[in-house]
Amino acid sequence: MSQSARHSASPSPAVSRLGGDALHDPVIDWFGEHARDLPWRRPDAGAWSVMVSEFMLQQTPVVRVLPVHQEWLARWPRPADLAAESPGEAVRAWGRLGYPRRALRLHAAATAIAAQHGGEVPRDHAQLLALPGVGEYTAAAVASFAYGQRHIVLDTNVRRVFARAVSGTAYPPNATTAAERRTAQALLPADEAVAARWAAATMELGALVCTARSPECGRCPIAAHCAWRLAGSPAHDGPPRRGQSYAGTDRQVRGRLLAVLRASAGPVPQAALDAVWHEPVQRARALDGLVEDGLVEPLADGVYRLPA
DNA sequence: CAAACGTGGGT
DNA sequence: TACCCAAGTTT
Repeated sequence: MSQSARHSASPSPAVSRLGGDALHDPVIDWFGEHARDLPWRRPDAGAWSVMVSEFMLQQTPVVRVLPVHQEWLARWPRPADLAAESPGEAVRAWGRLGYPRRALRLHAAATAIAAQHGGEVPRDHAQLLALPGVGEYTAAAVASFAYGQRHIVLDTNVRRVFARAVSGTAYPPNATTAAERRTAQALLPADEAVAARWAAATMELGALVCTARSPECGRCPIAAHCAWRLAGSPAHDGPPRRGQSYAGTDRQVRGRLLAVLRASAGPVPQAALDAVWHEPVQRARALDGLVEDGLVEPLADGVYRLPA
């Protein structure tokens, strides 16, 4: 029987026509041949390695994560090791991965794991979700990749694969919808181990073949079933895909300020921070924001440092 | 729910 | 040169 019958009252027409069974084997077989050998996927990689990678990979490409992930695991092999450090050291070691609040949240998550979970990354999806910086995607990813559980894992790659293969659109909606969750649930293999493999395989397919810019359909194991291809690969029609501005924004100023703090072993005088941006109002607002977020700690006399 | 939140490489 | 995009989460 189809998995959809058990978990979805009425699968969408597209899912019924496609049927998960037609897709599982080709995608999983393709994964077996083409999966990248990533550190957090190796047999000896523990849940902590997976969790660190998931935090780092939130909006940051794999190639830039690789060296930093290796450093972190060597330096802090268990959650308690990171928890024993100051949050500022986590922010410093985060380097230029971007979105440094992730470093703070990962440190906070490690602290919670050490204090409330006996130092072990929790297996339970709800407990994972309760950790700082862990949202719907990351909770499912850790439960699935680290512990082999059966969860829908909806990242941008999987959403794009399903948008094309199932819905026949060039791109998924801007935000994850209930319809996407239904589709993913209907396609999720019944067997736990197969489901976990499927999650990793669909993600890898999106990352390597069914890419955003120029998909290589000639290498796609399910091209023959793809609704988007069958419809003639129509261009994206909906509202413009949301872009991110950066130049001149507070984000850019925050980035410069934090770069100075990261580069300094000790506290930094106001003057060194003032040098990174000409406009005093925006500069002050950005610094206040960093303090507000806990990324920067003000000391007396206009001196600042990463949080101790 | 839209907007904020870094950084860098590809086209 | 601009703009797009990258294993999202939080408010």
